[in-house]
Amino acid sequence: MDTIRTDVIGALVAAVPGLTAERARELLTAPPDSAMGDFAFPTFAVRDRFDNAPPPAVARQLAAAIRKPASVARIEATGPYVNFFAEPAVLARTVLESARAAGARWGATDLGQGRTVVIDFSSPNIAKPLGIAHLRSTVIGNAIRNLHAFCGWKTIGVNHLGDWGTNFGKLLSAWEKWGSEESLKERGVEFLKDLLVRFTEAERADPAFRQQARDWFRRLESGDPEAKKVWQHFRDISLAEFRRVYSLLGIEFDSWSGESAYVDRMAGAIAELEARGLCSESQGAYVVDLTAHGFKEPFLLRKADDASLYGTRDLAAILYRRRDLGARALVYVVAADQKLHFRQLFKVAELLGVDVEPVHVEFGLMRIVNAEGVREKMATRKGTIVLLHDVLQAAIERVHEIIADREWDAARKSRVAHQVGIGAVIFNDLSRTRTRDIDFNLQQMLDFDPETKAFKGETGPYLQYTHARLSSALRKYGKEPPASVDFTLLTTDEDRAVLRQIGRFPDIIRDATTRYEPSLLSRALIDLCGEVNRFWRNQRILSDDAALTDARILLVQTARRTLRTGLDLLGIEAPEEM
RNA sequence: GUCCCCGUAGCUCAGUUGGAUAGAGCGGUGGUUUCCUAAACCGCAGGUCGCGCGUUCGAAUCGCGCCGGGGACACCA
Repeated sequence: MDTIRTDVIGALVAAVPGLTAERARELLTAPPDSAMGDFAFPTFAVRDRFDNAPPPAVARQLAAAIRKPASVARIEATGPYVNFFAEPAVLARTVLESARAAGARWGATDLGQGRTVVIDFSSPNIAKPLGIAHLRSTVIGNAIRNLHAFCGWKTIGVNHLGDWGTNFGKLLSAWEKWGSEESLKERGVEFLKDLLVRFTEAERADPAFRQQARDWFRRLESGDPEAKKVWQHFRDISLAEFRRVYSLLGIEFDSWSGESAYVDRMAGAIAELEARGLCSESQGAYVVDLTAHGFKEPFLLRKADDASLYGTRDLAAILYRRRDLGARALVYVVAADQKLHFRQLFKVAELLGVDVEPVHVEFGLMRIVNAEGVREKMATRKGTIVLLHDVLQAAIERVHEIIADREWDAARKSRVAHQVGIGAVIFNDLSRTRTRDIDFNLQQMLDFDPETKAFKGETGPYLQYTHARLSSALRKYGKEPPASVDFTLLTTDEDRAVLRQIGRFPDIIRDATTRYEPSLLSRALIDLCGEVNRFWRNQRILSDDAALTDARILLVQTARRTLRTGLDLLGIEAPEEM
């Protein structure tokens, strides 16, 4: 694809006075429809070189004047654009040969050059169940981690657990009053959540509770063995439950260092701030004043009661990740409602002169439509929480219904149900633009047609199904496709459309990575599959014509590998049969 | 009150960072399987791009002002 693009740019530079190759590369786009060509050059951008003639006239003039490179079949003026049609056989050869040469790394660009990036994602709070709201950070973060690793970054995926803070004072205090080892064993995190909710309610009625919670948190912060022991127990129980869900999702972390890991580093971070004269007292709290930097509110380091705050732990974590882990970039995959916090945090890090590039990859809130039909943010204490585990199980169950009458053994059914059900849930999230809010709707998430018993439309299963189809054709072909085929046989509209989608892949990967936007990849895969399925429908792959079969099977193999790589990066399994 | 995000077909969403006739999926409706997986493919119907003004050769996209939804605004994370 790139070699043809370079040819087109060369021809344009020769024909347009004063046009540089760089500028031409910027301007050259793709037409909205492959029937209109493979490259499009907009003439309004160079109108001034042609006496400000109307763009369509410039397009016609240029189309006639440009010397056609060998890799270009046709040049056409369409409205204000000059459209270039790649020589189909050259298109086929360039795309398929570069994909083959790249192998499993097809689509990758070395953006990271071995640098380290810490990606902070999922990060649930201990003693609260994993809700559906945690899905977003978890799957978006995982995809971003995969994309960065694919593009040459050394990635460290951190689950920055919320395992410290004032809430633990409440929890320890509640445990002291109403704790029951038996209930804990039986109901796990759910019981801890109930304790917390009960305590929060009691606290509203009786302010004495507040002081007790403070005392417990102080004990915990000062290393009291009893407090620490109970805390550790709660943490272990929470983690065991979290791991079950992560394992369903197929997601792993390189580190589970949560907030508690930075407790001992807070003093050092504060000392550095003090050394630069950045700290002050305000309303009894210890803060960094940021009014000189456009913030109304200060960044809080310690509460008036001397207890630590999460911002300070976050700051200590930045120092650790930069200095001890060698991170050059820090990515925080956290909902948009914490935007202000991260702006402040990054500013404070900057004031400390930390040489690192921090990014808050924000995403829209998962809202729930409550009983009165009003959308609102989900909250554990309002009881408006939908358990992530339940949603995943529901998805798996749904697929079980679909494949019930397949003649497969139970293990296979269960494997496919898992792959497809989880894939549906993950893709549902990753196919949307990050920043949009989502109204949680299980019905819609698992939308399927009860008549035909099938998922429909732009879904994870659609991608997986396409992958299974391609896999099936390759299985039937039964051998490794030849390295070289007759590329002049791959010139139908369907061939070209599939080749075009495959050819876009490296650009897509690069954009999705640098913009932290997995949905770009999701949608590109939808486009790829659309073309693949049209191709599948309209032409026969395996036929008596050996040369044609070889050529098409190479296209099929390349399409499948591209799709497979894309699904891997999104964290979605690619079944060979379904 | 201040600031941030969002508003595109009945529903859910794209729209390549200002360009071609605003596109998909679902739902509706009609069709496609002697053949590699029909969880697929094709046709039809469906639009005041929230409203107004402005910038521009050109605006869904940029600016300003309204309207509507969501969120943030120091001792929670």
